[in-house]
Amino acid sequence: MSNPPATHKTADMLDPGLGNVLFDTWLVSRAAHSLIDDVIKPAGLVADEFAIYSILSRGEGMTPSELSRWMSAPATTVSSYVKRFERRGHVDRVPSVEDRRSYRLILTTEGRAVHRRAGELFQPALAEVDEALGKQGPKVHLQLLELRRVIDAIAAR
Amino acid sequence: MSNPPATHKTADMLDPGLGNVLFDTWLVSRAAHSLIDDVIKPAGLVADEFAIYSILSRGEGMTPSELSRWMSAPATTVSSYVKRFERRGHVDRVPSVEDRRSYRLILTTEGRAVHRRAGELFQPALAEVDEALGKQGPKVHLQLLELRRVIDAIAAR
DNA sequence: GACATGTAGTGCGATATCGTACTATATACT
DNA sequence: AGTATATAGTACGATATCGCACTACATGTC
Repeated sequence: MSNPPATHKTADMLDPGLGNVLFDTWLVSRAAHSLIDDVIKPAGLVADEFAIYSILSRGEGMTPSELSRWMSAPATTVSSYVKRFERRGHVDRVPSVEDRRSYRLILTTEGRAVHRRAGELFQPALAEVDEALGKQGPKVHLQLLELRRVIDAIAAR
Repeated sequence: MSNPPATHKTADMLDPGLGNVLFDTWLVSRAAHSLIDDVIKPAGLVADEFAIYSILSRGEGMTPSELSRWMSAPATTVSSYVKRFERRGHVDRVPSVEDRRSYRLILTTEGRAVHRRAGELFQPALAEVDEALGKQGPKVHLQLLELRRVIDAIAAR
């Protein structure tokens, strides 16, 4: 997704959210998504992909199921991500020993390189956000984590 | 504009869920999106649509451009939303007098009914979230608004 | 006015998302 | 053990998303 042309002529910036935490989250996320997309585009990734490459880049990677739960996406969506990333030569499947139906996703060297490049493009934008948030930053972050915990708990019924 | 010194710990710093406000937002939003989808499904709307119906239901509606900026979506995406909503008989286009290229989107009576129904399904989930957040709730909400302001300001350059 | 440039919205085509239905393996129960 | 049920992942098809290229109107400059 890319940014619509940024016009300042209206009071866009002052538009109220929908007045509730859930939808304001959604609104903020769309803006973030759009910003990230614009910034990392030269690396050839979109925001979602960048996020996925990011978790895959640490530790032992993840199984599709874990990924699915982590990002609250349907299994089929993850499945198509895997195919795409594999086609790009950015991830490998490592057969799981414990569960023969499954496998772990790990970034290839090239996948890591692409992720690093996207990260470099992303960094300045993130820094700007952090700077603008100032000392509120860490607090905002903690509240996001808390919010996610809350939502997940409710979704788990 | 301010380019912070290039770091090589990029991958470590960018992990969603590990200190990055932008991606944590994205993560929270996916969870929220998924929860809302599940809850309002019987009304025949998905979360994005519910959000759009929600702003349209207040005031004078919006033009496609305004909607595009509000939700940080490309004009073409909004265009296809409009077609969809119109096909459902949920919105009308009211030709704009000031700008003959444009029009305002207004919910029809049926659109409002569907929105109301979705809202009723949505309410309990929201209440649960609010309750779980407790007195932090309003603060979280304010932080989200602030975060959005910050991101929009950065994207607007 | 004439012209340049900017903005609102759309058609179309490529690709992404995700529900339904399915296979294969794992786990639980008797 | 044998059988039921749950879970991991996928194929496929319907629909959604969004980039590109375009038209129509608006606004600014001379």
